[in-house]
Amino acid sequence: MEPSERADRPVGINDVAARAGVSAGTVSNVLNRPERVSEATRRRVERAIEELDYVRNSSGRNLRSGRSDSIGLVVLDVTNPFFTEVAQGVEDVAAEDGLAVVLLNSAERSDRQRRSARLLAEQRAAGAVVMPVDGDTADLLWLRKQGVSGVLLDRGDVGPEVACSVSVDNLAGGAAAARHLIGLGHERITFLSGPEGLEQCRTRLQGLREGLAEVGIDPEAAVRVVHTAQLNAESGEKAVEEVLAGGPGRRPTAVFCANDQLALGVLKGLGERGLSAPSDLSVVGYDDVAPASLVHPGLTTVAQPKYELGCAAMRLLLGELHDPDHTHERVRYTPELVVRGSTAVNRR
Amino acid sequence: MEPSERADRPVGINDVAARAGVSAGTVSNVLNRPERVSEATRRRVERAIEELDYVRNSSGRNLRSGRSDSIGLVVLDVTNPFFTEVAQGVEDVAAEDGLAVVLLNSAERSDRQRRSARLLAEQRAAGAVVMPVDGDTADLLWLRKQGVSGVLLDRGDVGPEVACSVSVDNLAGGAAAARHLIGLGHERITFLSGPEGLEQCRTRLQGLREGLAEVGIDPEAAVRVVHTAQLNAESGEKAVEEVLAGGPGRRPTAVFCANDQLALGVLKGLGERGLSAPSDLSVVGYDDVAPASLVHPGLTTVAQPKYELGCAAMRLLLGELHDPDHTHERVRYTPELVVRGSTAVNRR
DNA sequence: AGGCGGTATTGAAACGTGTCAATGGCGGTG
DNA sequence: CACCGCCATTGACACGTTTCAATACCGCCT
Repeated sequence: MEPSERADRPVGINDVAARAGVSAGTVSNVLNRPERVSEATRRRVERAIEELDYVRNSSGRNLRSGRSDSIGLVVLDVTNPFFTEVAQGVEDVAAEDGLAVVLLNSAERSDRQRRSARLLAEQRAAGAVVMPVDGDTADLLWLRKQGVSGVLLDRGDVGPEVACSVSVDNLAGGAAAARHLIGLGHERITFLSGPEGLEQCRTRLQGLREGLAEVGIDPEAAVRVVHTAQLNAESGEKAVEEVLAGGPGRRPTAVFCANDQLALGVLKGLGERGLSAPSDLSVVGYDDVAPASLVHPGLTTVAQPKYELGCAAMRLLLGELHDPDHTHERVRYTPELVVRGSTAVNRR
Repeated sequence: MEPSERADRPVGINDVAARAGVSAGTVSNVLNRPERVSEATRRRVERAIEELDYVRNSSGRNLRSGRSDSIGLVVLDVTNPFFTEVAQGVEDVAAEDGLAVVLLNSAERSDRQRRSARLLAEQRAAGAVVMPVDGDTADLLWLRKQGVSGVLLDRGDVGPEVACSVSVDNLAGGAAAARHLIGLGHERITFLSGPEGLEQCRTRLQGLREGLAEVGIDPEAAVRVVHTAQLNAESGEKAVEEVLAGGPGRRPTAVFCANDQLALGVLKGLGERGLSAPSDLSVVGYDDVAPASLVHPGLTTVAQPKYELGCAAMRLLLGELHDPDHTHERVRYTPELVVRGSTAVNRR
C-alpha cells in the first residue's frame, strides 16, 4: 500500500511514539521501565516498534546517561591463546549483566595502549579491564581519573587503595617449576626470558632461584638467563642455539621458559636440529595454553587459571560498578604445575 | 591555588570554551578543522584543553553525526588462531583510517550473532565485517537494511548485488589436498568434517572428491566421511577411533581434516594410542594456523591467507564507506598447500 | 569616508534519548 | 457532591556535540 520502508530518515523514538499515538516519554518507559506503563499502551507501542523495526540509538541514550553500557578489555596480544581465553571469561561474566565487551588489542605497544585508553574514555565506557604493557599502569590510572572504573589484570601492580586487581603468583609458579626440575635431577637450568625488564619474567625467574635455594642449590651457579626479543614462538625457536650453548660442560639439561609460546618454539627448534625433548633437554613452559597439550611430547608447564582470571576480573569490575562505596580487592591465584612429556629425569 | 580538579562534573566542550574565552563552536573547529581557526586562538584553546584535560565525548559527537566511528568485526571463535589472525588484518587496515575495531565473538552461536548485529545497529556502527555462523547471512542483511554497511568474510554467500565479500576457494583447497595425497599413493582417505551441514566443510569435501575423480579414482569408494560435533581439537582427538576404524582392510591411509584444530587433535589422539603421523596415518589440515608449524611432525595443511583476508575485507568496507555509489566487489583467494611432515608416501 | 571582500568567530538549532515535575482521568471515600 | 489519591501519560528540558547562517572585524581600494 504505502511505502512502508522510508529508508530516508532513520526511525527514532518519536516516530514510534507518533505511530502508537503516545508521547515519546511513554515509549521510553516501555523500553526501560515497562512496569510503569499500562498493558494496553505497552502492547500498542511494542507493535509500533515491530512495524517500524525501530532500533534504539545508543548514542542518544549514552549521551543522556553519561555512561555507555560496554566495557573495554585491553589485551596484550589477540593472537596469544592465553589472552583469548581470559577474554572468554570476561565476556561470559559481562554477558550475565548485559554488558557488551569491546576487545582492544594493545599488541604489547604502549602507544596502542594509550590509544585504547583514550578511546574508552571518549566513549565513557562503563569500565575497563586492563592488562598493561610492561606493567605500565599509568593509562589505567588516567582512565580512573576520567571516571572509568578499571581493574588491573595479570600484569603490573598498583596498591589496592587505587584499584582492584587480579593476578597469579609468579613467584610460586617459578618455584613449582624449580621443584619439579630438581626432583628430576636437573641442576643446570636455563631460564628463557622475554624482553629485558618484564616484571613478570623477572618474578618467575626469582621464583625459580628461590626454589633452588630452598634445597641448598646455589642459583647463581645453576641457572643461566637468556633473553629474547618477544614472547612468541619465533623468538623461542631462534633462541635454541643460545640455550644449548653456554660453554663446554655447561650445556643445560633443562630449560624453563617464561611463556608457553617460547617453549613451543624451543620444542620446534630442537626438532629442527634432530634433537628432542625430553631426552636432549627437558622443557618447561608457562601458561598452559591449548597447543601445549597438543604437541608431542606434551609440554610440561605452569598452568594459569586463564578463564577464571577473566571471570574474576569482570566480577571485581561489576562489584565496583554496582556498589558505589566499594573497597578495592586483590584476588590472587596460585598456579599449578602440569606435568607432561617434555620433562624427564636427567640422565647425564 | 584553586581546586583545579573538580571531578564533580565532567568537563565538556563548553568548559573549555569558557576557559579559553571563545565559543563552543570555535573549540569544535579547533578539534575538527584546525585550519579554519587563527593561530592565536587555536593555541589558547589547545592550552585550555590541556589544562582541563578535556576528552571529547563520542556519544555527543556520534549523536550529532548519526554515525559512530568504529566498525564491528563479528568473529566465530576468538580462541581459534585463524580468526585472530584475520582480526589483525582488519585492525591494521582500519587503523590507517583511524577507525576503531570492536571485536564481537559469536562463538558459533546464531543467537549471539544476532545480539552482536543488534549491538552494532544500536551503536550506529560505521560498518561491519561479519563471518556468519552456519553461513547464515540474515543478520548481515538486516544490518545493511539498518544502514550499517557490512562485508561478508570467509563463510556464507550473498550475491555481489547485495554486499561485498571476500572468501577463499574451498573447492581448490580440497582439490589441492587430493592431489597431494594421490601423489603420495593414498587411495583410502577419510574426510574428517565438522558438524553436518557446514557449507564450508561440504565444499572442501567436494574439492577432495573432484580432485580424486580428475585422475580417475572413484570418490565414492575412496573417501569416507566422519562428522564431529565441533571444529576444535577436542573433537578431533575423540574422532581418532572412528577415523581409524572403517571395517577390515578399510582402514584409511590418510585423513583430510576440515580444520587445523581437528587435525591437531587427531595428531594428539594418534600419539596417545602409540601411533604417529605419517607412518601410521598421513594427516592433512586446513587453515595453517600457527600451531600447525609447531607440532612435530609439522602439519601438512591447506594454507589460507588469513591476515590478507582481514585486510581485504576491511579495504572493501572502507571503499564502500568512502564511495557513496560504490559497486560491490567479490574478492576470492586461492589457498596454497603447505607440505610438512605429517604426510608421507603410502607404504601399505 | 564609504563600501567591499575576506576571514575569524559566534549563536542557535539540531541530533535521540531519559527524566521528572506536572497534568489529566478515574474510582473511591467522607 | 467535593475531595483525595492513585495511576498512566505528557511535555519540556538536558545531555555534549557539530553545523551553518549570520555577524563582527579588519584592511584595502575607490
